[in-house]
Formats: sequence, structure tokens, C-alpha cells
Amino acid sequence: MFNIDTKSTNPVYLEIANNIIKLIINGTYQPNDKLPSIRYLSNLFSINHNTVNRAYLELEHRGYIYPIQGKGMFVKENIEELNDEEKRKLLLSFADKVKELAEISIEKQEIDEIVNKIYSDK
Amino acid sequence: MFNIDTKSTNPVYLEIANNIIKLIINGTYQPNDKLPSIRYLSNLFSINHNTVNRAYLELEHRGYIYPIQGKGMFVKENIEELNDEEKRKLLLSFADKVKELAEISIEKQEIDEIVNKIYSDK
Amino acid sequence: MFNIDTKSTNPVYLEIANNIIKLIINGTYQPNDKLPSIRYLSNLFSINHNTVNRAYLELEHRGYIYPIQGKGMFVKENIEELNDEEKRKLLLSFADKVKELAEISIEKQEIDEIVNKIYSDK
Amino acid sequence: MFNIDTKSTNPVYLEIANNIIKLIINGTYQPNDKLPSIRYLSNLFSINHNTVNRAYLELEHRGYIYPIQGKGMFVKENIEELNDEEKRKLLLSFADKVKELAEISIEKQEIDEIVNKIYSDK
DNA sequence: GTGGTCTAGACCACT
DNA sequence: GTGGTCTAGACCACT
Repeated sequence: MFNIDTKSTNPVYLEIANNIIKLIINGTYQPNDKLPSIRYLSNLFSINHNTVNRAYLELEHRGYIYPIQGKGMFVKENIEELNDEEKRKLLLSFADKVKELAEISIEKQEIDEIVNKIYSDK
Repeated sequence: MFNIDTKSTNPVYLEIANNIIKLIINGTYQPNDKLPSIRYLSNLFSINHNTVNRAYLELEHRGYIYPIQGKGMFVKENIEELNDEEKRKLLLSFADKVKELAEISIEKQEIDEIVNKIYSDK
Repeated sequence: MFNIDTKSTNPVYLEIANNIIKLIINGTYQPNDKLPSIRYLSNLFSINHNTVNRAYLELEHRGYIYPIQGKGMFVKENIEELNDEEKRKLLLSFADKVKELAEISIEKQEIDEIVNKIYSDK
Repeated sequence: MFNIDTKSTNPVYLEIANNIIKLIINGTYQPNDKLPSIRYLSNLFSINHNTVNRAYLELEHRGYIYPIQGKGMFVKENIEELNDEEKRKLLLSFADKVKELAEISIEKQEIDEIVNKIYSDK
């Protein structure tokens, strides 16, 4: 379910935050659902709990989650707008990626094949 | 020609290095061509010369370029294999991006539209 | 243990890198051992931390070591091939040195005495 | 006759200077012999004439050669002491090289073979 | 003018 | 405390 790329130059806390946003967008975590505990995720990824904490702080700042003292972090309600904004960002970033490929003369056909393969595997 | 994304979490030196690799792959810089000088690029991007130097050091380590003392940095010959490897990496990273979009239920149609738009603009 | 020759025309960062390679080859540092921290070595040699960092960057590029964020630099596994390659280089460089001496008419006997002395002192 | 290692981290002007010293020590250039012209060597090594000039300046400073205005550079007389000093330095540097090899557990036998080979080829 | 190396100092991410 | 990145500034070797 989680998919943290440690080879990325993204800071680990951002990798985690972005991952959780995707799980919220695709409905894995619904409004008012409890998110995994800091301890659980820090064990899962073999990283320090402060790093997971920082990821949750980031999500709280961005308006995705809220804490309940002593209980954990929970998904906020009415985040459709945030989700749409996030999708828009991901599509823009996708478009940049496609432009990159076009600039180095990758054929459109090669791109279509990759996209078709992924969507037919679903 | 250059396209440095300062909003990226990539270190600036990697943004520069990756940018130059793309310009080598698409043939803007041919084998034995002289690359822009460290001082020129540091002025162009308003960054410290050591950062550009680090980018060129990275490209040298990866086998893309070589220095001539007092003359500048030049593109190596016989880098077809490096270029292919780099293209392969970019396509893999593209596939990951598409998988991300599929996981958050972006419709294939939306993706196809973006790709079509970019390739028809070319 | 460390033996940095500041009189050498080698850049300081290479002196450090080469020194550490020798300590890896002779087994002082084993795979997955933690290397001295950048700050420790920069204090030890009274040089700037960036210079030690550059030495470690060099070793990382050459495939000898890897970093763990917040923990330090560690010796890689499966570096036998690298070690053999490095030994080969040192023996080639040694052969060049001997040729130099032969060319200026140093007697073989003088060379043998030096070699014998060093190996009997071990 | 000349043997300039451009891969060395030695500055090129020092490589040239050291090379000429060896040619003086082994008698290729005798006292009062004229050394090759700056123009000749800069063509031979495909380098700028200033670099050769710098090498000759170095040799002049070290007491090996003297200039005659409009005629060129010549080997000094009575440089036996300098030659001995230089030989001593080369032997010390050779001894360091051997110590290096001993420290990385190169067998004495391997060293002896290299030395024997080079001296029997002479 | 061009790259190579180094210092002093700063701030960030992660432990 | 540990590595990673960056700035500002300096001096060197080579053209």
C-alpha cells in the first residue's frame, strides 16, 4: 500500500506525506478515518519517529488531517477541493514529464504503449 | 534552452546536470562540443560557481563530459550507451508517474489528451 | 593510521580518499563498517569539512562507500573487484616508479635493499 | 624520450620539469648542453608555451639550468650534488611506495618479480 | 577566461 | 551529531 522511494531526492518526510495524500485521494483513507500511528509507520519504514511526525505536521499544515490528543491523526472532512488541487498538480507534473520525453525525441507511440499497458493491467 | 526548476526538491546541481544530459541526448550538444563555462552558467542562473562546478563534476563522474585545462568542459564521444540508459531511466520514471495517476483514479482519457496535446504542439 | 601527505601535489581530498581506500583494502575497514565522520576527520586534519566531504563523495562515486542519512558513511559490500582493480593500479604505478629508477641508472641492488628492509621490518 | 603523464595530478609544468631532471641525471643532457626550445616542447606536448616556460623557470630556480639571452636554456655545470639530492628524493619516494604496497598486503615476491622483470629488460 | 581546489560559514534532513 | 547542499570569496594551473 505504501510506496516510499528512498532513492528519490525528495526528503523522506515529503515522500511519506505525498504517499498518504494519494491514499486519501483514492479513498483508502476516508474522512474521519484514523491514520496509522507514528510508531507503526516508523517501524514499517525503519526510520526515526521524528521523520514520520514531520510528515504528519506537513499534512496538518496543508489541511488534510487533524490530531486528537492521545488518539492519533485523522482525515479531515470536506477536502474535495484539496484533492482536486492535488490532482491538478499531479497532472501538471505529468505534463512536464511528457514534455521532457518529447524533447529527447521519445516517440509518442512508445508513450502510448506504456500508458495502455498500465491501464489494461488495472 | 535551459530549464532549471528551482521549485523542485532536487538539489540545484542535479537539476543542472539532468538538464544538460537532456541537451546531450537530444543532440543540442554533440560529442566534443564545448559546454557553457561554469562562470557563464553561474551568472545565467544567479547561483554560486561551485554549484555549477558540482553539476559538471557529476556529469564527469557519470562519463558524459571531460575537462580540458584552461579551455572548458566538452562532451565525450561514444556515449550512445549512456544515452540509452538515461532514456530507459526516464521512461521507467514516466511509468511510475502513470501508475500514480492510475492509482488515484485519473481516467485514461485525461492522460491521453495531455499526451496528444503535447505531441501535436511539437 | 591515517597518513595524509600534505607535501604531495595531490589535492588533499584525493590524499584522503586514497588513504581510506588503502585502509579498506587492508581490512582496517570491513564491509558495513562505519567510517570516521566528516567532522571528526576535518578536525583531525585541521581542514575544512567540505574537503573531507569531497573525499567521501569521490569514494561514493567510485563505489566504495554509501551514506546513511543522519548516521554516517559506511563501507559497501562486494568490493573485492574494486579492491583488485585498485591493487592492480598501485602495482602499475609501482612498476612506473621502478622504470624511472632504472632510467637514471639506480642499481638493482639498491632497490632490492630498500624492498628487503621494508619487508623485514614488517 | 619524454614521458609526460597528463593523467597525473601533478601540474603539467612539474611533470615536464621532473622529466628533464631525469634526462639530466641519466646523462642525456650534459653540462652546457642546450635544452629543447620552449616552442619545440610546447608543440611536442600540444600545450601552451607559458607552461613550458614555467617548467624551465622551475629548473632555473632549482639550480639545474641557466638561460642565455636569445640562445636558449643550458644545463649548468657542477650539478652532481643536485643530482644526488634528486636521486635521494626519488629513492625515498620509492620507499614510500613500497611501504604502501606492504601495508595492503602485497607479497614481497610480487614486488621482486616486477623489479626483476624491469631490470632484465634493460 | 577557463576549470580545480580550498576555506569559512550557513541551513536543512534525519538520528 | 551526522551527511547534503549552497554561498561568498580566494588562489592556482593553463590558455
